[in-house]
Amino acid sequence: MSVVLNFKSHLSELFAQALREVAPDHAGATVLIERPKQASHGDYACNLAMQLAKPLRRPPRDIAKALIAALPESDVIEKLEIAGAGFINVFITTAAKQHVVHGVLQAGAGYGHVHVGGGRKVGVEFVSANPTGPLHVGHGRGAAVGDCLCNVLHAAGWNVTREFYYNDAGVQIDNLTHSVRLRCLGVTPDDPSWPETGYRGDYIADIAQAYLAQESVEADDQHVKASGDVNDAEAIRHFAVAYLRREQDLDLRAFGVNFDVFALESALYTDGKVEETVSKLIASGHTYQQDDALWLRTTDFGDDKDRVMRKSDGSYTYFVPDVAYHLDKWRRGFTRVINEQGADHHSTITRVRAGLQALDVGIPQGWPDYVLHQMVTVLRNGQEVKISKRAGSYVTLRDLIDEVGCDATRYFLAARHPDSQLVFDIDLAKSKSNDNPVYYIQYAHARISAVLALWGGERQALLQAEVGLLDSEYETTLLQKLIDYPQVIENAAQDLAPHLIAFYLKELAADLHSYYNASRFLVDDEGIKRARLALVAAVAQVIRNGLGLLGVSAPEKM
RNA sequence: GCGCCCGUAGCUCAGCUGGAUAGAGUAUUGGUUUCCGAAACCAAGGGUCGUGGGUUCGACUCCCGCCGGGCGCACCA
Repeated sequence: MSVVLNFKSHLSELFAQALREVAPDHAGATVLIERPKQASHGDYACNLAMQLAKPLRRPPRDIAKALIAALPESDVIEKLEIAGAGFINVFITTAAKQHVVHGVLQAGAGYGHVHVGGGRKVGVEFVSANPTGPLHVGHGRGAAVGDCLCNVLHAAGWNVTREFYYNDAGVQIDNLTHSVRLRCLGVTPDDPSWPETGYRGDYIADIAQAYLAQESVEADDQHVKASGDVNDAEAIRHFAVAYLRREQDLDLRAFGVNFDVFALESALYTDGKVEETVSKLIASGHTYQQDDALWLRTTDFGDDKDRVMRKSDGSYTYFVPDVAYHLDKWRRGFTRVINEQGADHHSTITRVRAGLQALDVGIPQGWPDYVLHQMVTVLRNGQEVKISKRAGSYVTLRDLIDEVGCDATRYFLAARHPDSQLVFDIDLAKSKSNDNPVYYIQYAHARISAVLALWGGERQALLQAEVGLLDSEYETTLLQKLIDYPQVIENAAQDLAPHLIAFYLKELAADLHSYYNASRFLVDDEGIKRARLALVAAVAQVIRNGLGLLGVSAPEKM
């Protein structure tokens, strides 16, 4: 007999079979197997009987009885109970659960991986900060959520490409160029002549200084040497963009985030992709000329007003290259694309999707997917740190990494549902104490590592452990938690909700700590010792795997 | 005014395609170390799930109204 570890899908099949027998006319009903909150309700529960009560016009408990009678035999089932209004509670044998220990130890880093993605391609675009300044906390959240999402999707069987798109053309870059040039000329933001749209941060002065010193910069495979010519706006633009991209890239690397593709807006122009998109849109018949501008009738596709494509000065609005960029993604074979952005860019969604629909090239409605994260407020000493972009003062990602460390920063930024606003408490993230969940999880891993080190045996030996000896309440709780892990990955991938990983790990760590405090592992009985060590080694493995998804380290000592 | 997101314990937040007595951390209070790491554990208190309706066997979850907070509503991105 093959070892069953995915009890949920196993039970789902069994109940589907019973359903076909009991109610053949309703064989299409969804068989929902869930984990009850309360242990007394069993390990899994099925609500099928209650769902069928109405269509079958029979009392749910009657149907439950019939379903149980028709349920195929399975040696993982300890017992079945009818409870409440008609729930069928399933208790799994401890013996069946114990297999998970070897399952984890054998699969190692691969434990928890599922194949729902089926190897399909998915392009995930995230951060995509414009090269007009350093990355701030908001970008940090995008980086943490996006990267973790990529890890989760990969673990769920998707073929993931990480992509970063940046605007190196357009009005904001002109403002950047102009700001740097003014700084080169010795004008400061305090000067009355400093333009309203100018960038005021000190980093502008750094760029100006580097430019005048004719420094060289490497960024995104580009090598840019500053000419130092204050009157060469094109040279300044090139240099400033490369300089800031390099800074951002250093921050991202320090944050453990790496991209497969960097896409430049300017390339969409030089490749002719923007022009091609415009021609296609005009040919589609969804455009019109008005007030010296070219408009796209996005209202044909659900937008609340039409949008300008080509401004009266002849240049394009940002959304045209955006559409061109997404057309390019589509052509590169990404039948699935997920864009992770700040919620402040929410308004682009309808526009981009409308543009893609107008192209009429077979892109499905609602493509691409979006994950929007809400704003981040930073707390220091219990006080909100005000962010003023105009004054050029804000909490940079670099500040956070330097001050609270990469692990805690990533954890805090990824551990919340993207939809909810996030309060980043610097003091809490920094605290190396019991109120910091990052260390709580890492500590569980370090504790296990310490025990295994003290034992000093070969890890291989644990593969032969008699897991049948693991039957205390603490142990079965941990076994079930380990069994749950692949389902957590599946849910996180399904809902595009990486924070679920963080919550799962906190629970797993809590169960481990309880077990640890209540038990001894290095006992005289060799069999019991090995069994327990095998269990905690498996827990450590899953903590490592989960923290890996979050991009957080799993230290052996701390 | 319109659109999107949020409102759950004092604070920070979970709550899986509607499921059984709503959870965790923190804070507060009281316990636990001759023993593998106490950055830990155990226990107690703390809630009309913003609010009013609706849908049904069943609603924190779905629908509508209202209240409150955030974000967006450019020929900026």
